[in-house]
Amino acid sequence: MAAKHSDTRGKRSQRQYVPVQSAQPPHADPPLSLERIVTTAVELLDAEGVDGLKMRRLADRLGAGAMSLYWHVGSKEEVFDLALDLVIEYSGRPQVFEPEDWRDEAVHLLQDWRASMLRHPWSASLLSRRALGPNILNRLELLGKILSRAGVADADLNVAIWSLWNYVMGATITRASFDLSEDDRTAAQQRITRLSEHYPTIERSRLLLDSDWDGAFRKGLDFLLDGLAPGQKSCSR
Amino acid sequence: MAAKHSDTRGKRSQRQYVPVQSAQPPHADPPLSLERIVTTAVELLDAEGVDGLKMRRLADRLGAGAMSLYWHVGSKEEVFDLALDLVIEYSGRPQVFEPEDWRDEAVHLLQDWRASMLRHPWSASLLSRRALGPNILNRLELLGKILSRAGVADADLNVAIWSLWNYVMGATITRASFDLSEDDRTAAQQRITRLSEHYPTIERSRLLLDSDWDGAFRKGLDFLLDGLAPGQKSCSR
DNA sequence: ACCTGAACACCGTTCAAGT
DNA sequence: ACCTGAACACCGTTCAAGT
Repeated sequence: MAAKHSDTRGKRSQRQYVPVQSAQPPHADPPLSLERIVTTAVELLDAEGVDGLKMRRLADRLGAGAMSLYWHVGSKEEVFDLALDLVIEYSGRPQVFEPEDWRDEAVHLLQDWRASMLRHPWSASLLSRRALGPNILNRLELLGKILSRAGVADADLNVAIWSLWNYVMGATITRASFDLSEDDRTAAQQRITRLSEHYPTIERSRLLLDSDWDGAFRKGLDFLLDGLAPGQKSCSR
Repeated sequence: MAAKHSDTRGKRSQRQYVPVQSAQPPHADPPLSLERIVTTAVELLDAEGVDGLKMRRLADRLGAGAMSLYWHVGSKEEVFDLALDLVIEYSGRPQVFEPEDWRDEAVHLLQDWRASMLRHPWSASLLSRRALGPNILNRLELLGKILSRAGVADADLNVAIWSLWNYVMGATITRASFDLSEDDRTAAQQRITRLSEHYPTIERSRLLLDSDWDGAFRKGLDFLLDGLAPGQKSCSR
């Protein structure tokens, strides 16, 4: 296979990569570490999808013996959890906001959340494994802060946070799964057309073809924010 | 293992079940059929979760040889797809609505959608396999009809349908994954408390403990509907 | 402390037959 | 047409060692 083999951390080392096919270069690989394992797992997942991540393959990429991973990791599940959390890291935004900027901030956080996951489409399908890694918690904390500052009462905070989380996760999963296959989508829409007596409405609306995912995401998000946060720009219509 | 072995279809047959351990009762099981396979798959999934569905086990439950399934089914993936669609079947509601009932109808359809999936928690984690079975399409069609009747312009229909779908799916997945484990939730919240300097907001709001999932779902749904559909009850605040 | 290969248990699926 | 067992390829993980 030997797919990307991208070099993990900048550098793009000039040295070596003389095509010595025979054995692995005996000195090259840095020592195994949790960080290297997770980074490489993300690469492998990006390249081959959820089903492509196998412990042996991962070890191969790391230039390590097949079973070496288990000293660092415990189980494959754990690799999944760590990879998911890694992908969700958030650097925040430059902290130059006025108090009324809360809405922009919220939108930015949530759009970035979705975008980060869409860059790694496998991440959406791992969500159901509930794993609250530090990066996910960090995003939730930030979201809570923003909403709180926006005037959402403590009693309403959980509802607001979960509503937004739910919406973002749903949008991400849907987008990730329906976008994998342009062809499949066309095929599905054709199937619907063939059965248009049963599904006249979604046939007419070309539901599977004419979906502006990003636009739809943004619009629904605005409606939620209108409802969840008091005053300001509510009832925009 | 021999877990439940519930008897598939009502009846709870009085006859037989003399403990003949030796061989399978030679006459008992009805012939294999796609319907029986899928129904039994759902039972097995309910009992053992996604990872519990193995082809051999499924065949066992059906009193069939391990490989007999493959004449009817093609692959395990297909079993998943069919099981997911089965669970989403919708009988609609008694058709006694006035034109202005659209909102109740929409809420009912969507709440029932979520409830149906929560009755089979594994279904949420299968969603990312994009499979538009007839029952899912049927729900989408109905939703489209309701919204259309409510006055949503054709041009806005896809946005409305997808926003609602996204929200419902996200809520379902979240609920399904976070509800599996009361204990885990408490443990997670404790972990957060331990790190309360990092996560003061979600610690204060007891995000993982005090979530009224059903209430939050309903509230967010209302906000979306307020925004998506013109007039009527908009700006309820 | 860190890594390893051999071996085990298990699982989806192919295949060549059976009726 | 429908079902079957043997067999294959593969994969996560245990274990007893190696350094």
